Amino acid sequence: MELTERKKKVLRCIVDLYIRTAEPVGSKAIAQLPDMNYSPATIRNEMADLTSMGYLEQPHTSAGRVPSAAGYRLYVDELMADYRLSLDETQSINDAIEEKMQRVDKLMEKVARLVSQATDLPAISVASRSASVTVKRFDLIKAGEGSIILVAMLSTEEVVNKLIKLPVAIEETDLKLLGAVLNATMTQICADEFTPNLMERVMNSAGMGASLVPVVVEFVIDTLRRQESANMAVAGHVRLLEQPEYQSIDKAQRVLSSLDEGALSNLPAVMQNASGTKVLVGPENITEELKDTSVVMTKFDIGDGLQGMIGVVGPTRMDYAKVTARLSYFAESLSKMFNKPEQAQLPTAEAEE
Amino acid sequence: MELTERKKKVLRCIVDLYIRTAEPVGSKAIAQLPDMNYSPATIRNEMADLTSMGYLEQPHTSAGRVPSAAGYRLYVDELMADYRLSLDETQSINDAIEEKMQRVDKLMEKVARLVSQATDLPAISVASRSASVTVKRFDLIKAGEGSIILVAMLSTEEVVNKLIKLPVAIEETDLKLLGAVLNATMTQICADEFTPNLMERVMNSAGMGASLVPVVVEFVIDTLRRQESANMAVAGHVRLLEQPEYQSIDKAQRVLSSLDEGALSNLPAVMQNASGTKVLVGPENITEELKDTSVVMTKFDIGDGLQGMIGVVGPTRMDYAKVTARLSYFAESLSKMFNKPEQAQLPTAEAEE
DNA sequence: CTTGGCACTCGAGTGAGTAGAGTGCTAATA
DNA sequence: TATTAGCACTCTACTCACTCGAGTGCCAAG
Repeated sequence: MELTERKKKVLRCIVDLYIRTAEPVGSKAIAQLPDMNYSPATIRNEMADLTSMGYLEQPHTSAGRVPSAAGYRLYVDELMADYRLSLDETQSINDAIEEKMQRVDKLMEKVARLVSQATDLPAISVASRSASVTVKRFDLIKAGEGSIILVAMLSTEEVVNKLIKLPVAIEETDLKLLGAVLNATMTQICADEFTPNLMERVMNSAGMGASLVPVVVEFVIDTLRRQESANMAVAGHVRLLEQPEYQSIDKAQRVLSSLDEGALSNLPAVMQNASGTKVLVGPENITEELKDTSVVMTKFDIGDGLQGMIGVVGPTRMDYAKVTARLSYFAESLSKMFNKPEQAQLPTAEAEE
Repeated sequence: MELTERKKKVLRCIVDLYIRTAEPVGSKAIAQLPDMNYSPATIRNEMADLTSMGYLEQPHTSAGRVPSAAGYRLYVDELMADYRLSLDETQSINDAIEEKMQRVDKLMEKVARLVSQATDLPAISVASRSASVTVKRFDLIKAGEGSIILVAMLSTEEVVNKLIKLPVAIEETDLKLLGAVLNATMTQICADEFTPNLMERVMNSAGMGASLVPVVVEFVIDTLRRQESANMAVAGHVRLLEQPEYQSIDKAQRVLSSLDEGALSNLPAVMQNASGTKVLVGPENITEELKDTSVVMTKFDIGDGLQGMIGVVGPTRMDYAKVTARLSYFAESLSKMFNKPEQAQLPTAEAEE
């Protein structure tokens, strides 16, 4: 059977209406829509066709129709109208970002929270690094009697440090030597390249400072690894409960706990090579527990070799047009904010973390 | 009316049973308990008394009794049996702590998560500083052409840093001067004491480095404030849904969102001067939304002038004995862990945050 | 003081009956 | 040929009356 224009139109109206009402949609309701110039009977025929084609489902004989996963897929890909953000909406998104991003304490947590607020759905926010990180330069500062401070500037322009308690006193000259050796041998090297072999060589040439080398190396590897690992946050779980499909505790609990247990942690991988905004409808989600939910996600640019991703989780019946629009706009605003020159300090401020 | 021993015993049994079953308790059920040598009728009389004394409540005429807030209070303060942790329980708590605390990335988040796991309830974990923080010493490192790194060692032995981009070039000698001035004037000073007055004086004596002073001051104040502010995490919200009292979405949603919005943020204040384990029963909670829940919390010691607090939230009908025991043990284990010498690096590692 | 007995209350669960929304099919219509 | 009106049919959600049983309070006997 062929998918005529009219069939598409009917499908679109059904999905639109179902998104609004969360109730199965009947032929009468569709026929009554302003620009639908057909009788309920005609619509019924179309609906029967759409059902047999797999785009609609019927909870039971005398109920209206509900979109199937395939129906949503088609809707998302072809049918849905562009949602234009109102000035109010863009304004409030921008305000939220401006206001909240002053302190970059828990960046991803905050982004997730904001996205969740903007969409009224649980949200995820991830930052991951696209390239590997290395140390650009080491400094050693003598701090009081028995301790020194190791300062390392990373390839990302971030600066990290560690206070090292000395087991034995160390001379200023030895410290200088150690510093020179570190800078000569252990810069421009990523975490995986710190072999035992290298470490031995460094220790041999470090003189009195040799005993410090293992501590330094451990710290550096740990730091680089941490810098490279994805930083992820989920916020606003509770908003799922606002959706009529989660009025049954069982369902809600199953989904919420799977969110809590990090069911979303494989999303970044999905997004890796994609661009723009991506929608996963129901069964397309990898996790079993999220079979009845959809995910919308998009990338943004943090700058400094950091790649950001934000996404939301909701019932398959969610307002894809609106959510997609808000999410995209959000991503855009975030990208802008992170790359505004006067905000260049932000990623740096992260160095404290 | 007097609260006889037998009345207490009856009350204790009712609370115990209600905690187990979450169903109103009838006189028959109590009379059938092994060491209760009275008939249902007698128990009924006692229950009537306890009800008129305000320790019990009756959902409706023909239902059993349920403890009132006052009843729980009495139970917690006097009646409940000590809960002895089994070897299994202590073991698994210790294992969890050992295993998870290797990397101290998001300390409070992890603690909260663990506590929540150990108690099957939503948990909160807070770290707050008991004394105010000051800078102990400044260092300035020239990093490449146009930037310097400011390193500040705090009174807490933690080290923080910031990369500062220079608007104009600065000579090595000027940098030395600036460093000296900073160390002379801005150490041993807590966040509130950075007056505009002081800043002006510093700028006057800083020579070429004067333009950097505002940046430095802003960073320092921000850092000190951040160090002093409490660091808090809540985990395991979802576990509330496991409790029969939150089978109604409305209730669950109200409580969960208030948790999400930080309803617990005033708990640390409550705990400030208290010691040991504290229980807040129902209406004793300050927040309106938590009227029907109880909170159990206790302190632990992070060392380094840091004060920790862990707590859980649950229905007023919760197993106070068990929760209290596990929480106390948890706090004890955490204190031990944080103050073990070979783990002394942990709080230092936090310096990176 | 304790206990057995008894009438009473009230919620939870059951089952029949009804209203109404929606369908599929057929025959009439443009 | 495509559309529509009409109609019988299906199925759920809701209401209402009814019963069952757990639990109570009170009284009188032990």
